[in-house]
Amino acid sequence: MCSRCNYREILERAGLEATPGRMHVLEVVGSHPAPLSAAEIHRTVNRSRALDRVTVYRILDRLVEKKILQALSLGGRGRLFGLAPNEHHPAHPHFRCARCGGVQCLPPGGVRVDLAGVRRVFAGEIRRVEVQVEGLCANCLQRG
Amino acid sequence: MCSRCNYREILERAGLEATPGRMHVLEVVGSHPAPLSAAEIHRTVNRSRALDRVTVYRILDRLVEKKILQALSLGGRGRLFGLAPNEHHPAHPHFRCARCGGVQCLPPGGVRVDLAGVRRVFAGEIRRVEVQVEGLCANCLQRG
DNA sequence: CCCGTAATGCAACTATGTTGCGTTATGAGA
DNA sequence: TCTCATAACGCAACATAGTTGCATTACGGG
Ligand SMILES: [Mn+2]
Ligand SMILES: [Mn+2]
Ligand SMILES: [Zn+2]
Ligand SMILES: [Zn+2]
Repeated sequence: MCSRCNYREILERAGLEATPGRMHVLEVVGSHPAPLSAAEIHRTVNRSRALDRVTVYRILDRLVEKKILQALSLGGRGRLFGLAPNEHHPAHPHFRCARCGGVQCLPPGGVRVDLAGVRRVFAGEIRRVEVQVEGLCANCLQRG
Repeated sequence: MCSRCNYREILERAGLEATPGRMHVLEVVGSHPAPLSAAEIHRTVNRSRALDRVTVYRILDRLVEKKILQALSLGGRGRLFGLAPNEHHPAHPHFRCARCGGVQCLPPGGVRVDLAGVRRVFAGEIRRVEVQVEGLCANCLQRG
């Protein structure tokens, strides 16, 4: 669990009851160094407490809706969930290994994106920019 | 169909037979202004010619493997397929509307990404960087 | 024309996510 | 403390996206 995050407070400030299920999901996601799939979250939570698969999905949807979590589509079959950027956790790009599929968080501030050229010609409203990096992780690089 | 692309030649240079199915899939993807889902590609191809869903998936996998197409994970439920960047088609970011889910290709060169900060600390090999922009499209912006 | 190989079709299956609906837990107010 | 409306939850069924196994067909080099 992230020591700087009070999950109960986060939930209540978002107007959500701090139910055991939500607390548990949030702790699992917040304590993991990389974003997790719904299946991984479900498995992990259920090692200490029974919580239905559908309930996990509904909790995740709710937390994403309240911008407590963010969902990432990184090329695997489904979405991955991680803490959304906030005062303690700056936005950062994500890396996916083309060989083993492993996902890593890259350091924040390591990437600078200049969207000026897009804003000049794009008529819509830009809200969020995600940078995804693909390649070979250190492990797979060694093994050829 | 992109007038600058000779799809038969592209396939043969990649060591792939230029079968009718592959030609057709490639023409459908290449002639569309935005990336398409496998289902949309299947539907479109089948308006003029019977081609099994599984075959479409296998063709897409093969074309992505040969870097003729690229697959994008833009937050919808599945992947979208478009022409991979090549001499005629520079890489460009993609936009997804948070309200209607519509996807648009943004102009190339409109975005500059500086990865120096990542390269300094990341031990793996970086092969590709994808920039995804989310927001409201011009249409949805008008309608509130 | 013959044959090995690659491509295709089809059915079944897996993984991921969603919906409907009945049950249970919670908390605000009487 | 009791009541009740609401929100959370569980479970079965369903939906969508993608994969696998295996038989059949098409193709191209001898
Ligand atoms: Mn992250
Ligand atoms: Mn594009
Ligand atoms: Zn790897
Ligand atoms: Zn829109």
